[in-house]
Amino acid sequence: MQLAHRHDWSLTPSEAIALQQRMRAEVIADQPLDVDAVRLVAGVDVSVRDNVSQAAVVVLRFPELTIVETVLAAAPTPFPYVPGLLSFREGPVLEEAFRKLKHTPDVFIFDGMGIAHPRRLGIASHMGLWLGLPTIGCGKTRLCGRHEAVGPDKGDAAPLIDRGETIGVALRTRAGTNPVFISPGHLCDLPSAVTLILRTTPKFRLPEPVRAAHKAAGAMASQDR
DNA sequence: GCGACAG
DNA sequence: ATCTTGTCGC
Repeated sequence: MQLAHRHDWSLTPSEAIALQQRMRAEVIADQPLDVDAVRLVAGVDVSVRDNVSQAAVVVLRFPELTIVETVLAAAPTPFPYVPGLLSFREGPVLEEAFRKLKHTPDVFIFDGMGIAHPRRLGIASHMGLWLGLPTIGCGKTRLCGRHEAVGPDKGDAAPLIDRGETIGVALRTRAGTNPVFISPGHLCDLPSAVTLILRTTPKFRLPEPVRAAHKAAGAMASQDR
């Protein structure tokens, strides 16, 4: 699929922050997504090995969750990991992968945050603006905001609040495992995001699209933290 | 000045 | 994210 060029990726941390401040105004995170109309869901992930970033985008049919397309892209890792600036590290190689897609997903699920970010522009929101399509953030750990204890059953959730604003939820996707952090990326609201995440997470802690992308990106080491 | 801190 | 074995539990 094609996507319009939004901006240069070669920025200093200071410039990157300024860009986030400008782009946050374009994000639409209060629009319902018709989950029942979704036909294709994509999982997005990037693994890093020896300064090389390997991106993977896997498209699955919904609600069957069967894989219909996998695209890969690799490039030198251009930016260090800085909390709050993840999109400037993974964005370039993801842009390359998105351009290779033959199918146009109805929604993308990212391994990271949407608006649950200090400047409300996590990687799912940022790339959502590049894509011009619905995106959702699904992180394994919290970046910002606070929440009360989450119930023990699948589907239990606790609002993630930052500076008096609800930016997402800590969601239990499987009993006995830590909750995941869900937030709207772009062109999607929180209730819709939670609904889609639960419908794409039939067995494990992480949504099938994200698991498939993680696997395709080649992150085969022992993972924790 | 001291913590917190997606992947 | 990545470096890494065995082990506990369903």
